[in-house]
Amino acid sequence: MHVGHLRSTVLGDAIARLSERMGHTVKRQSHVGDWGLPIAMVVQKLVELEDSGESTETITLDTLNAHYKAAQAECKGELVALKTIKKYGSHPKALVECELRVENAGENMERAKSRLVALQSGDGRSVKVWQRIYDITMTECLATCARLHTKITDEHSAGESTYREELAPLVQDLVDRKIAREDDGALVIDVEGIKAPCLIRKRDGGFLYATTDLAAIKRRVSKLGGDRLVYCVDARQGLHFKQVFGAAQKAGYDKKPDGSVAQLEHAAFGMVMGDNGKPFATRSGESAKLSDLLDEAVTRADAAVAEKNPDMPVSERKPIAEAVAMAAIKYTDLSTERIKDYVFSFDRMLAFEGDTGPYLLYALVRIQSIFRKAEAAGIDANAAMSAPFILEDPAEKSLALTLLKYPRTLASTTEASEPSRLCAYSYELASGFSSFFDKCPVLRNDDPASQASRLRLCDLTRRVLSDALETLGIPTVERM
RNA sequence: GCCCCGAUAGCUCAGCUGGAUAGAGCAGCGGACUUCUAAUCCGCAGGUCGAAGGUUCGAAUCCUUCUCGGGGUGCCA
Repeated sequence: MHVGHLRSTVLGDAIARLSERMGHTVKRQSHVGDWGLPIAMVVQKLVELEDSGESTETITLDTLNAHYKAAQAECKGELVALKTIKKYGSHPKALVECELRVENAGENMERAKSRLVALQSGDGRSVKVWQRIYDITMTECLATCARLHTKITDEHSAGESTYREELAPLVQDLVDRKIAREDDGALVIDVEGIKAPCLIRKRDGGFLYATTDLAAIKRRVSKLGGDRLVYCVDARQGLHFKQVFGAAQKAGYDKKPDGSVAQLEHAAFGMVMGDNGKPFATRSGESAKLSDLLDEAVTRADAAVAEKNPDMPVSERKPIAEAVAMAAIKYTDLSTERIKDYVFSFDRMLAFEGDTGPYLLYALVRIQSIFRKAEAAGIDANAAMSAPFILEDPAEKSLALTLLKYPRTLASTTEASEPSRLCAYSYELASGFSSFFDKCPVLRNDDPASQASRLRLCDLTRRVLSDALETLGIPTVERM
């Protein structure tokens, strides 16, 4: 996984958690890209290596990555360079050399495409190599998802490959019912209101991602009983989803057995950009590994925890650093409006002060601390849980009003699939508590009625804030 | 060409179905720790809400046009 996968993972998990929190039955369907041309390129590469006598049995994630990059380079070659040269001109010798490479790349690409067709038609050797690639990458992927404190597991993944047996019958169905038509050798579906038709089968017989997405809608509605299908995918695929949703509606794949119609929604999100204004990449132009970002975050968080708590044993510090780091990264990603692009910055991602994930954690930690101190002082906090509220100080009034807004916020956040709203609410709540904490002594309070009221307010804040964080998928800590 | 999206304080961003003096964080300046965790709090300063029209009692929010930026645009995903 690279940095580009952060948003779909974090946002998608949060959107699913929101619906779960609202009491809906949620069927997560991680649409893993495990069945397209890119993976066919790697399969082809490994098959060629085997043919030349190299063993691919001992392949690791790193070597696989290298093969992937090599395959990409070989297939796409200097296509871009050639275009540039043609446009701006260059020495004839350079042009010839470049053309030669592109020619090779063209041949490599053709082989990869044939390999995709072989894979899609169930060729034994292709599938065997593919399976090895799949196992290695999915293991890494799920480990990263777990580290990111998401609920994404193996059983939630329904990758493109799981539709492999459903594509041919689906296309046949669309042809039989005359929903699809042939055009220039390919098979397309016209969608009302969109000029570009939806392409579902290539001239060479290969299927495309729209084909898979149609199969997915059909399965999700008829088999899984979905009545609201939310697609948390990059905004650049907006047209694609318009086409696929339109085609699905035309084919009636959005109709449930009981006749009701499923809602199809694209919860689009913006890109993570580099400071050059292009999609984020490392200096060498490669996509940055997500695990490297997480490691960097933990290193920084660990230093911060150590600085604030010099006496804390390492065994306690490490898990706190891990949680603080994930909270920082996830909050950054969740708190900006989905549709907007943002510029990637370590400093921004890993800021631990102000409107950040750690700030929310800190508020929670301070509340926990009050209850620990209360217990140590022999104050019965449980007795305060039914105490009447006495809201006199502006800070406690304001906090109480914020608490009351929680149900509405949760509902509107879920409805809009917009986790940033719940983030803004969480910040408002944490901020309200911080002011309250500063102005309204809880334990150092001579008035028992006021103390009981404030303890109850603390408890309520703790419950709402941890519920909000849990719903966003942000981990919490007892101390930090 | 056509389609989609964005533009709010020096920087990063909130502002949900139109509602009172447009709010935070960062950066800057000034305060607050012998006190429930200062990863905090309080104050100051900072904005013709990209531009122009329009609808409305009322517009950052809705409509139109334009400017700038980004993205997409049948045989990749």
